[in-house]
Amino acid sequence: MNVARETVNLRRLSELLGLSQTTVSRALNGFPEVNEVTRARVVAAAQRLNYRPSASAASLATGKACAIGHVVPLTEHMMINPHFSDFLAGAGEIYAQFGYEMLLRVVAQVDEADVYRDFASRGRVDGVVVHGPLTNDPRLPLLKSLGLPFVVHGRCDEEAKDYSWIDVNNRRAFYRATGFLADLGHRRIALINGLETMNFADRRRQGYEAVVAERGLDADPALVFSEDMVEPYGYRAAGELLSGPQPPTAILVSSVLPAMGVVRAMAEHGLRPGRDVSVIAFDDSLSFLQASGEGKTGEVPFFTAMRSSIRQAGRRAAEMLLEQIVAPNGAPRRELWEAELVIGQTTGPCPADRRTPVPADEGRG
Amino acid sequence: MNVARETVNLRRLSELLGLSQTTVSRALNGFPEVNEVTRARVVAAAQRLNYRPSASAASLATGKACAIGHVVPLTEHMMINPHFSDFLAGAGEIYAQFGYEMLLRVVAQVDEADVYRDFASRGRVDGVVVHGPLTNDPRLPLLKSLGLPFVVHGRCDEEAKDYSWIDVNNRRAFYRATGFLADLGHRRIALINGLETMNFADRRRQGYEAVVAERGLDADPALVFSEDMVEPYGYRAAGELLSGPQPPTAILVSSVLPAMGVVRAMAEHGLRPGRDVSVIAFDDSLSFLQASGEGKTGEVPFFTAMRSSIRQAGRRAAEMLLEQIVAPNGAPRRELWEAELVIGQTTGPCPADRRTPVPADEGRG
DNA sequence: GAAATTATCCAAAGCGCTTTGATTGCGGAT
DNA sequence: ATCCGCAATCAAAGCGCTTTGGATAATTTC
Repeated sequence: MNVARETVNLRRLSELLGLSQTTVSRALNGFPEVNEVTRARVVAAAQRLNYRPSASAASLATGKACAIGHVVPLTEHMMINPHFSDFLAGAGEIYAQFGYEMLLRVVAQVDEADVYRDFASRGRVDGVVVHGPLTNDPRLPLLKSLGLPFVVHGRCDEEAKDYSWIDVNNRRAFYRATGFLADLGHRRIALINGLETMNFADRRRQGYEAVVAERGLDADPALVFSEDMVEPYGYRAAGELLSGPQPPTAILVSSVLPAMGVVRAMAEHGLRPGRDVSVIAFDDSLSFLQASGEGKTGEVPFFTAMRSSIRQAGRRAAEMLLEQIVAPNGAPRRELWEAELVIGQTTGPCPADRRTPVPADEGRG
Repeated sequence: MNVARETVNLRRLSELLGLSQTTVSRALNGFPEVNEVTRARVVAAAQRLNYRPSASAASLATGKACAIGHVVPLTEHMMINPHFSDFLAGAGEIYAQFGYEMLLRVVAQVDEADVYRDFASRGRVDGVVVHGPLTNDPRLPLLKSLGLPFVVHGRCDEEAKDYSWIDVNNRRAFYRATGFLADLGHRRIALINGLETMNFADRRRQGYEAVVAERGLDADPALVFSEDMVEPYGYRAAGELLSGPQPPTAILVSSVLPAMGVVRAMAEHGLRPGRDVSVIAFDDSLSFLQASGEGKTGEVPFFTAMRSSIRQAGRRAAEMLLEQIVAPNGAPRRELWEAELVIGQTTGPCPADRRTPVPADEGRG
């Protein structure tokens, strides 16, 4: 019935044991110079009294925060999005495993730099993960000048040599997917892309455009959209495309989320995915949506998709960051993952009656 | 060019100013007994040198962590789900506003109790938010015995008097929605519910069942499902329902996520929502999905829905928790919100050819 | 048997802040 | 002049931990 008992601290514990604080601390932290018999006594007592070292005291003494910061930029009508949260789930698993804390800051995008300054000068975190990198992102020089270790989820530039990052080969994924559609006879392919201020969206477009150019597909600016990857966006963009004068026969979508909007719009137009219009989505293996292949083996996934688990990326990013914090002098760690191309039910040959004629001068090589 | 300059601490700052640490500290923390001229000098210097008090030192000295903990239970095939993350986004806004940190722990559900013990004994947080309350949830007595302030998102029991919570009137929402469908002539209504170990799902079912009983609707256990609220679940459940011998004419769905799966299954069966089968979803106003009414005024939402913003709930829960931390002796704070019933495009009168006959003895009250 | 290790343990300093309990001037009341 | 009160400042004591630099006793080494 010892309700709200004082939390026992190191001093009390050592008094109870008749040992010095030094010895107790060392016993618990696994130092070799303490007798195993003593250590066992200490550990048992700590367990029994539910002693755990105060986080702030420990971090004041060691200078380590044992925490990683993540900034959730709060744009006007968007907040924490599901891609983001799946990434966090993965990263969080790793942190928990290694005794690190995960700090989340939800702030207006403008204030992000200030958060990093706060993190650094108050010693709140030992490192951060940078989300949604822009081309030539100002955050990188800032973090470097603050001396705060970081890993970028994505890349900020073509070189990408002097910092750690983990990324999917977005250009190749969209290159392959577009090529696959072209192989199926599609010549008028739309791209419902993410926000192109984000570097990854830029790369995806490059992959798409490379195939359009190489194969002489319809290069119509009206076929390309760029916005935040949410369901209503896909719905609206697909609506425009399908109501337009020359609807595409295939659509590439930057995430499963807008892809669901696309399918919804198609249903309203009486079109069936895979037969009337083909759809390929980039699938981050979001845990709460269709098409994340884990488990359900045997089932043909709904979406044909470029697939790469964003949660797995979160895990890996966390690992890379922790490695870097433990051994700060190593070279930057870089990892480029290839997305799988998984065939589902939303792609098929271009319907014969909707083939656009191949321009004469582009028919070959 | 002062790269990686030592972070300036209170002692250095006070030396530079020719003042004692006491005065500098008080100046920065707004104590009245310091000369305004001095305070201005101090503030200016702090600003210029980018001084901010070390978080761990401050929290060691004050005994306050200035942090709130959230535990993300990691069940077998589910992780951080979008409902959860939208709630976090809301809570995080408030924390940031009041200078609190948000700690996220991603752990196996079994270990949740241990996390709370860790939080408490290491003084990591000043309070926690309890997510996904079960009926008679063991976390509440634990948190009480640990003396850790908390707010529950939802309720754990019928009384719900001796702890703080914020909840939606789930029973009434589902009571109203079911009644609305009955008014439209539907007599065979399915319920695709959340996991009924969760207290909220239980309440939703009660609301549904009350109408079924009162109005003498088909009370077929095959019409009720209970699982984690993800898209594929809705797809699968609706598939079963629609392929069965007596498909329902209306479906209640516990979240927009499975509701999208329901719509997908309907499309495959060649059924149009609102005409062939009515669908009402509980809409948490998830920021990345259709049907969150903010902004897009004038548009008729897709789903007919019971709507209550989970992000707003996150904001409010955070506020309640902070109030409670500041003034620990007040009575528990409780708040029950009513969901709106919003008419969209997915409901309509029961098709004439599919009306089930009203049993003779239940035709009237 | 003296000196040098080795195995254990400890006292005390320090991490950077907040806060308690003085201390110093100084103008106004006595 | 003397005392009081007020405004402004400060020295020093923690907060609870880690870690440095010894101690002390037991064990080897020569």
